[in-house]
Amino acid sequence: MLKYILLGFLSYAPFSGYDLKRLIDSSTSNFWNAHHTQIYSTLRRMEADGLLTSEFDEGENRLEKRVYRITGAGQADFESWLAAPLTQLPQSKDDLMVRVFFSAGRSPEEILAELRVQRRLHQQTLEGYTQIDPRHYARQMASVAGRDFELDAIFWRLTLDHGRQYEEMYLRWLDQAIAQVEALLTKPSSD
Amino acid sequence: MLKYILLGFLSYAPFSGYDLKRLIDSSTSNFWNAHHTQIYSTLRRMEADGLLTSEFDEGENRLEKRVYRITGAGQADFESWLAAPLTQLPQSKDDLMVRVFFSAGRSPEEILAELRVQRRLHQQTLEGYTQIDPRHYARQMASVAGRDFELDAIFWRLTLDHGRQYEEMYLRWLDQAIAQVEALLTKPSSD
DNA sequence: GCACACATGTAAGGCGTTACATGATTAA
DNA sequence: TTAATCATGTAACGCCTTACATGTGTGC
Repeated sequence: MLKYILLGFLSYAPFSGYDLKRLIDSSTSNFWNAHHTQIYSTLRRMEADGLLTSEFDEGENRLEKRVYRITGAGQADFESWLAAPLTQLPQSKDDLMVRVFFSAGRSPEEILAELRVQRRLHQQTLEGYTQIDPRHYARQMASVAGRDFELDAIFWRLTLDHGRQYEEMYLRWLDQAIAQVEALLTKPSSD
Repeated sequence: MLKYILLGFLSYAPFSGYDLKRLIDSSTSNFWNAHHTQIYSTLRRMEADGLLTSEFDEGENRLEKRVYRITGAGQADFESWLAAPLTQLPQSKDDLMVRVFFSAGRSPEEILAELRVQRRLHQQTLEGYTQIDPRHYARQMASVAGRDFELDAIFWRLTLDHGRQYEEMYLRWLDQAIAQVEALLTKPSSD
């Protein structure tokens, strides 16, 4: 999947691994993230597979900068991936739910502490989302890629909305969960 | 993480790999799933690490059935994992969001078809959840494990609630996304 | 006789994280 | 001179999926 994210950004314009890491951090990290080590090694493999070419940026090079460019084969690969719709639900994983599922043996205080930490983290994530404007990214990308990104911004906004709604849902659930575990404090069922 | 799910169930009672696969399918698959191949190989590794012991069920054996039992070391490992609270957000991945993010070059019809398939799948998942009763599982587990699972059922219910609310959120988002992509049909912006 | 559920595995390979490693530029 | 940011990598290891593989028991 990371492969297609990289192809997607490189279909806009050539970028270095470092650029791509920052693009991912600031726009797709919401629903897909990757460490720089994975990005660099994936780019190398994609180049070996003929999907990309790379060259060191000679223009204004104070630092070594390997810039990747998508090939015809890469463009074709990306488009055929986009053309094949998902027909299954992507299955999600959630560490916290595993821990809650097996929490009957824990003390309510301990569980509450963990839930409240998660609540704060989700609150912070949600607040971070309110400061993101996809049209801002669209203007930036337009200046780099030399074309209009108005339509793209509509889809970027949709994924951002999804992230926001996910965090809002999660916060509501955490509040319910906290309330129920607090209720265990007052009536310890097996005491 | 699979390791701790297996330890969690085996802390209730001894089970075979096949049993554990069914338990996971019917109760944690919502937030964590695994193929039988991964379950079998993980169990073997855990046995090698001294967390489990196994023996073939000799009692009523028509079929070969390797039953795993948690050891003291396994119990200790599980408890120390539970005692170390999460301090980060588990990062989620969503294939559909990646596809939506890069959908500006696709035809609205194609995108709509994909979103509608996903809508149906999420609707089915949500309907499936309404037929699950954690207390039913609690009674089943009580008869196998020989203790009460009333408190456990409260936490199982919480994870089920989370799954339900996630699906409801996703359906709302899909409806919004479908509406916005439908709007692109009437006013094709770059035509 | 056939299909389906029960039951357990091996092997290959890609995905993803963590630790380790290096070195330049910029601003306080 | 010290810290932060820029910039790129290797190696080890575990996680996870997919394909391949085998055999029994039960019900129609």
